[in-house]
Amino acid sequence: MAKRVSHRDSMCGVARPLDAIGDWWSLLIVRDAFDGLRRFGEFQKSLGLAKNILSARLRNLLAHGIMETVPAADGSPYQEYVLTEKGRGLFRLLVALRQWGEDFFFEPDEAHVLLVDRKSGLPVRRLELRAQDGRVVGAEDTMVRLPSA
Amino acid sequence: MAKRVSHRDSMCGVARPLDAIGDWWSLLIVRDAFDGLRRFGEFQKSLGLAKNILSARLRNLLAHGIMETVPAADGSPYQEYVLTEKGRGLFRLLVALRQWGEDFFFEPDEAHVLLVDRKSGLPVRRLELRAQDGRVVGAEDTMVRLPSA
DNA sequence: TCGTATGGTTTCAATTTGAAACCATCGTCT
DNA sequence: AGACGATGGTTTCAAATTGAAACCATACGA
Repeated sequence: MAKRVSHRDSMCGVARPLDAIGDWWSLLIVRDAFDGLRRFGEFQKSLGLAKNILSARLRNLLAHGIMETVPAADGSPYQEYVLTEKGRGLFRLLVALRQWGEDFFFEPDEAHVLLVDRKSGLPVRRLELRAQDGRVVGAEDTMVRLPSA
Repeated sequence: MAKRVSHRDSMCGVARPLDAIGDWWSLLIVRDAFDGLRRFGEFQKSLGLAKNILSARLRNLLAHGIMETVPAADGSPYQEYVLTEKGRGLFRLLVALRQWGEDFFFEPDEAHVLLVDRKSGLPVRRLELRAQDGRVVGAEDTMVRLPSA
């Protein structure tokens, strides 16, 4: 499962997470988990992927501490898969992915699901990246800086 | 390259983008492009991946309109690969990935590159998702709603 | 006790990946 | 002109991954 590390011996801040969730299915499983799915069968039905693959992906998510198994919930003798704190940390990544999809993968008039604020029922705003002083910044306004400097 | 569609005939707002950039390398190429890399050889050296794979990934990024080739820049007879508007739209997704990585993939004292505001030189804030009324909202505060409702 | 629902593992063919070798074009040096 | 290196790929082929289907195991209810 662990892909080869990049030619540098230490993986950068983007590559390292990709090793954990860098495949098609894992993120979809996490998204379904955010939507409340918990059971092996639920994930399989929702995603329509082969059971062996789902099994492998869940194992990988468990190994990376993104999900964990909990013994039961409704009394059934099975275990359930739930997001850990680390897994819940993927929320904004999923939102970013969804918003990018809305921007570029749907026709303007094409219907698609909306992420809405529970309290108001209104759609959420776009994700915003701000500088310390509160300015919204984009790619042009930022750069990466090496550790020590 | 096009993976099988989920069991539903129409891919959801998260799955559709994943079809375009849902593999390990593509996002790393895009990240390098944000860092100013443009040439085939630069990407290959930076990422250390096989040339045939890089070739296939670039072709895929071009096909999805995430990158495009431009004839030249410094007069050399080669083409260069640059991000399109759609590609630049991935900025916040990369930031989300990076911030998640910082949160969970590095020891607290482990050095890592920082994304800083060019103007001030200070690290940027965390990505924020807000409701219409300006409240910062998390996963618990949101839900997805079907198109028409 | 038989059937069924759930949650997997095993098997095996097909696809994808990736390392290495090869090829093509351009510019330069002699 | 001819040799040569740099750049940007494609081809080849073995190894790893994927995925569909079959199989297995356990719990439960009729």
